[in-house]
Amino acid sequence: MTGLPLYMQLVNQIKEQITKGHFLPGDILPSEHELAAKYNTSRTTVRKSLSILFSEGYIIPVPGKGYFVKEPEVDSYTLYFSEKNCIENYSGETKLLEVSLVPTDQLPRQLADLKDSFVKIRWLLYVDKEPAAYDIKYLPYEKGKPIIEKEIRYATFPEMVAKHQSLFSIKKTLRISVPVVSREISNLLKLDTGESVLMIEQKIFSEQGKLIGYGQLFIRGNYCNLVATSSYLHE
Amino acid sequence: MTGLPLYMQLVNQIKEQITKGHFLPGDILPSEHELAAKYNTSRTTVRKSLSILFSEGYIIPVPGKGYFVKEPEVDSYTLYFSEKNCIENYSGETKLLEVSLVPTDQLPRQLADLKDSFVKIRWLLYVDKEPAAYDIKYLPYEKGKPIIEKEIRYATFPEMVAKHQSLFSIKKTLRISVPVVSREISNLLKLDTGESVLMIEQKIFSEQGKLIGYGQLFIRGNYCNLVATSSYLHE
DNA sequence: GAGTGGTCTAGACCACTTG
DNA sequence: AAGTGGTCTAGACCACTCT
Repeated sequence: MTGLPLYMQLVNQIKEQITKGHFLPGDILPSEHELAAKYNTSRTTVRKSLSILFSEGYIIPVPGKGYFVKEPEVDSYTLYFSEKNCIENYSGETKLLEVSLVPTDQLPRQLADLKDSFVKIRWLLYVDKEPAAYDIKYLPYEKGKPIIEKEIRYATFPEMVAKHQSLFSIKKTLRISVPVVSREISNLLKLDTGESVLMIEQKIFSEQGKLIGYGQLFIRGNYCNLVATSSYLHE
Repeated sequence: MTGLPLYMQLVNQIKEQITKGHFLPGDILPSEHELAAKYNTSRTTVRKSLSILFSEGYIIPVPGKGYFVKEPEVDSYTLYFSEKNCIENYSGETKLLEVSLVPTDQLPRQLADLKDSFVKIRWLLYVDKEPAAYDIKYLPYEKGKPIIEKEIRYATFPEMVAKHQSLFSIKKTLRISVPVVSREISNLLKLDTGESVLMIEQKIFSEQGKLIGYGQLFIRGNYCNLVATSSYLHE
C-alpha cells in the first residue's frame, strides 16, 4: 500500500504517537533495540528514523539513557529577508546617493569601536517611480582597492560583503524596529505627515565573529512586506 | 590528535573545500564510492557525512547523478517570536479588556470566509505601568464550552489555541507591518503624536490547513524588540 | 551496462548511565 | 553488569541517469 520507505513509516508512526499524546514531553521512547524488535527491522533503520525526528525537533537523544520527547518549540519562525523581497512590488529600481569613505570617528556607534575605516553607501529604492525605501550600508574599506561604482551593483547585502568571504561561513543578525525618522529621511522618502517607517538593522559577522558589514534599511509602511513562517514544516 | 569522529572530520574537510572555493556552486562532488575509497572508510560513513552537509545547506543529492554543491542561502533567518519576548523589558503585566463571542458577520476579513464563530480577546500589555502593546486575538468558539476568564491566562498564542491540538502539528505565520493606527488604538496605547506602532499579525493553522487562530499585536515603537539570526549557525 | 544515490541488514566495539 | 546511544563496517538490492 504505502510506497514510503520503512524508515519514513516509522517516523510517521512515532510522530503520530507524539502528536496524539501517547508520548508526552519528557517521556522516554522505547530503546533503539526495542523499536527494532517491535517493528521487525534493523537498529540502523530505527536510528535513521530517530535522527529525523531529532532534526525535526520532536525528540532529544541522551547517550546512555534514551530518546526523550521534547517540548515543542512554539516560538521559532523562519524569516526570508533580503532587500529585494521585503519591499512590496519591488522591481529593482534604485538610485545611488552616495559612496564615500568614512573615517573611524564619524561612524555610527555600532561600528565605532572597530578601528577600521568603512565605506558608506546610500541608496534609494523605488517602486513605480515612488521612493519606497532608503538604505545605508557600511562595508570595511580595503586599503588600495578603489571603490568602483560599477562593482556595487545592488546585490543582497551578504553578497556585497562576502566578495572575498565564503557565503557559507558568515553569521547575520536582523533587528526590526519602528524608529522616529530624521527630517533627512522623511524628505528622501517623501513621507506624508503621520506616515510610519520600518527599520531593519542588519549586521554581518565573519566566521571569526568580526563585524564585517552593517546596514540600515528604512521602508515606508505601505511598501513593507515581511513574512515569517513556522520553522518545522514537516515536509 | 583529533577526537572528532571520522564522519565529522569528513564533514569538516568537505566543508572547507567548499568554503575555500575548491568546489564551487554547481560543481559535483566525488561519488560516495570514490569518497569512501579516498578517505579509506565505508560508504555508510561517507553517507552520514554527506547527509549532514545536506542538512546544513551545503549540497544537494541528485539520485542517479551525484551530490551538487549548492548556492548558499543568504536570506534565511530564524526569528524567535512570542508576545513575551518581543516587548522590551516586559514583565508580564497585562489587563484583559474584553472577552466576547463574535458572530460570523462581524469578523475581520481574514476570518470572514470561515463560517465559524470566534471568541475575541483583547488585552493591554504594560511595562512599568505604561501601556506597551495592544493585543487582539480570535479563537474558534467551541459550542457548549463557556469562556472562562481564568482559563485565558496569558500564555503564548499557539499555546492558547492548541489546548486540544498538539503543538507539534500546527503551522504558523507572522506578518510584520507598520499600520496607520486607529484613534481607538492610539488612545489605548496613549500614543504621542508622531509615535509609531509595529503590528505583528499572527495566523495559526491546524495540521489540515484550517485557520484556528488569528491575532494582531500592536507594539509601541519604543518597546519593540524583534531580532532574527542567520539560520545555519554551523555549531 | 556501468555508475549513481536510496534503502536496508546484521553485525561489531565504544563510552556512558544506572542499579 | 546490563542497558543505552554513538560510531563504524562490509556487504546487499533497488530505481534512476547517462551513453
